Amino acid sequence: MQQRGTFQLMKSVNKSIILNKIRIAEPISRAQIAKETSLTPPTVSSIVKELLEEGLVRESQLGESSGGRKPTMLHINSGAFYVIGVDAGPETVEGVLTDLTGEILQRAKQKLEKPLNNEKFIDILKDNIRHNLAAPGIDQTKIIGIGIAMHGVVDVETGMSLVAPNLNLKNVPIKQELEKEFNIAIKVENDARAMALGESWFGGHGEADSMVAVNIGRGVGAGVVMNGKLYHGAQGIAGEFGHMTIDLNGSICECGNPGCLQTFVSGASIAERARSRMGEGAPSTGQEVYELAQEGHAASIKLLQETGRIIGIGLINLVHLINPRKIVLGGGVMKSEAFLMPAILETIRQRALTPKARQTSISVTRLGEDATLLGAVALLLVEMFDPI
Amino acid sequence: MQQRGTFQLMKSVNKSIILNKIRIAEPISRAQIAKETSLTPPTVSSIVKELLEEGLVRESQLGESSGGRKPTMLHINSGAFYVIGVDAGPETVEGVLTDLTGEILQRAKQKLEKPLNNEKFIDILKDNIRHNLAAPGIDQTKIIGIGIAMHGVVDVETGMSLVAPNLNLKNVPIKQELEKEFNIAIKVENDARAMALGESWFGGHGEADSMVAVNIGRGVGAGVVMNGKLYHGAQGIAGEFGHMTIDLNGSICECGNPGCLQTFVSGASIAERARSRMGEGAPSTGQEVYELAQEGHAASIKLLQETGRIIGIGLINLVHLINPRKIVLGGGVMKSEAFLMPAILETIRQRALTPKARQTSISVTRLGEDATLLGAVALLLVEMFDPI
DNA sequence: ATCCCATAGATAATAAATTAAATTAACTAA
DNA sequence: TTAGTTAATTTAATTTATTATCTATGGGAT
Repeated sequence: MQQRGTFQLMKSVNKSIILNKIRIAEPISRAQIAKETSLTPPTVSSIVKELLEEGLVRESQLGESSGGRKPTMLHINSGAFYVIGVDAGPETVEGVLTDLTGEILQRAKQKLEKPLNNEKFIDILKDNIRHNLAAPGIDQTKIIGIGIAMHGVVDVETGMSLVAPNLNLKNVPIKQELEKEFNIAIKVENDARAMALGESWFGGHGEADSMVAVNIGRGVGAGVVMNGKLYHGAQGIAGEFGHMTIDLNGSICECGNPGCLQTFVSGASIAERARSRMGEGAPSTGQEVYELAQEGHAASIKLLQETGRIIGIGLINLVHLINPRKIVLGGGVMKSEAFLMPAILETIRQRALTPKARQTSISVTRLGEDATLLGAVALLLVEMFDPI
Repeated sequence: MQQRGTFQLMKSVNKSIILNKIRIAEPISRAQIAKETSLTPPTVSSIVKELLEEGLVRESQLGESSGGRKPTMLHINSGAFYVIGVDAGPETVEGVLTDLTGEILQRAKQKLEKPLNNEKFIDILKDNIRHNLAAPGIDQTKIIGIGIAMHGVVDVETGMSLVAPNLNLKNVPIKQELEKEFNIAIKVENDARAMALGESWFGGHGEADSMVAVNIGRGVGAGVVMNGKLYHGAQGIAGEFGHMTIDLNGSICECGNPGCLQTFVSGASIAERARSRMGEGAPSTGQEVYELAQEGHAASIKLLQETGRIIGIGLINLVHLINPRKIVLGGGVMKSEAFLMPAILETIRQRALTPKARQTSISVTRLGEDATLLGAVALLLVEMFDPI
């Protein structure tokens, strides 16, 4: 049954409003919070008092007065708690320890030597996490949980990795194993979705009500964030952007269907098209295509521009269906941003059905590789900051 | 700023939970409501008391006892208020007067004689509405508002029809004009979206958390319903399903882009493909293709099956992106349900990325033409039943 | 029939949390 | 030094759900 109206609801709604206000607008005074949220000053004071007691928020020296008492500024108490985030990609496992503001305090990275099996993989995860758990100068009891951004298909409820194609693994009970080992909160999510959450929380997008982050690299994935939370859909598969059919007669994708967006714009697909067009001496990876383009190689530049056009077509489908306020692009392929973006933006401009559709903000992530790691961290922060 | 935690919030959340419970599960007793919503009996009693006083709910004779006092059953008091819904389509204006349960009490229908202009169109709307306002035996003061399902692009905020291609009208200030004339609440919405809402409220889908309704007829439109409310997206254009690119090299759509879904599956597109394939004596409308197929005409059957396959491809894109619990199909083209559905379902089965994706329920509307009209009605009911 | 128990619903007292109004605190300007 | 302004807290009033208790009513066992 749905969330009913109780005093706890009322309070936790307000608490979360205030906490998020502080997170997004710090430093900020109580009075300012009251103004901007239209909560009354006593409500703000009493909730802030609790937040101070819980250690989630701290006060700092007074701010500037504009003809009256100086305001006491409030901040997220970044050192009150810590979170571990792990990005388990197709080739490496990378982990970070961060504070509550997403500041990275320590990193750990390992290669995934193949062939793997479930036990080996879990062991590598554990090693990685142990390193960050034992960070010098950090009180272990202050670490509130571990978020895992896992490549492949994930069941969020059970925290199980169902299929991880590039690792050649199936049904890895990540959450179960890690909970047993570390006895701490564990969240597991698909990596593209985690990236979306990371972007939404730490990408400097303010309080955007809806955002889609698209990762274009080895594959193409997307995550949909609404009101600061991941949207999963009824069966938890929303955002499978890479396998959107955009060409009825396109070539067959690894998923078995013809004409998926991914068959045009993933790194491997770009390389493949280069091969089929340029023949002998063609670049053999997306990276090489990019390097050639940078050197002014006309065919490579054209290839990337075409790729941008097709990404644009995929995005306009997204705009017309989901109509998010922002779309953020990331992943290896987006390193060719300089060649892709003009074509992407032009395609969207051309194809938008209405002038309003053109208002969707399209940008490239400024977080780079860390978006996914920070997203893994945000999996825990969401619970802390938005406990409804 | 976002909805904050207040006493009104707490109460209206509970009121709406109870009212909707009664709407969906009537007849139902107070005790049963308490059980199913996990609200306490006194809370239920006190809110039900208010609803009885407001006339929104009525009691009926006692239900069956199972070893104790007989329960008093509660119902929506259908005759307490009335709503007018209008479907302003490309060729006709049809209006209904309904009670709170969507029971249609009276209808009015007019042809739209072309050429039209804004004044003529508004006059026809007014005439239509006047007829239903003056329904015999209905207390006019009990009519709470008028919902308009308008063909074309609508600005929901201002209640303005921005573009109505098949009527050749632009910038018709529907809400403004009707409010001036009738001095009553007016809601204006795009017709495909209204249909989605109607389907969600009156299609017998229970409390589906998310639903997409797709109208395939002259054009192809869709509406997305989440938690009983229409999802508009950031710029109010979410659900533009018909103009999803599914074929990079497809023919040019009326919107100017190549390969829109609509260019394959709208009524006119089906007829056009018939013409290009069957040559002399080909059916000239989608309707004729259907009639031929019914008579066993092989080429027509094949054409419809192919159309079904392409609809299926469009839908699987929808499933992978939005992942709604249900998809409901309607519109003129779906009259060929018998030939389309097997191909649609088979395509979805084939192309679904995961077994879960196959769990999306796909069905054809049972409301027929009335889905849009009832959706127009529901535009008002949403406010009454879900006032948050 | 009568007693006991179970279920439905109502009432009264209590608790949680917000809001409004008043108060205290602390600063700027002139 | 005083007036005016902004910040924050305190107190009382208000709203609404909850807990506990009670009344109403019916079925089944004896």
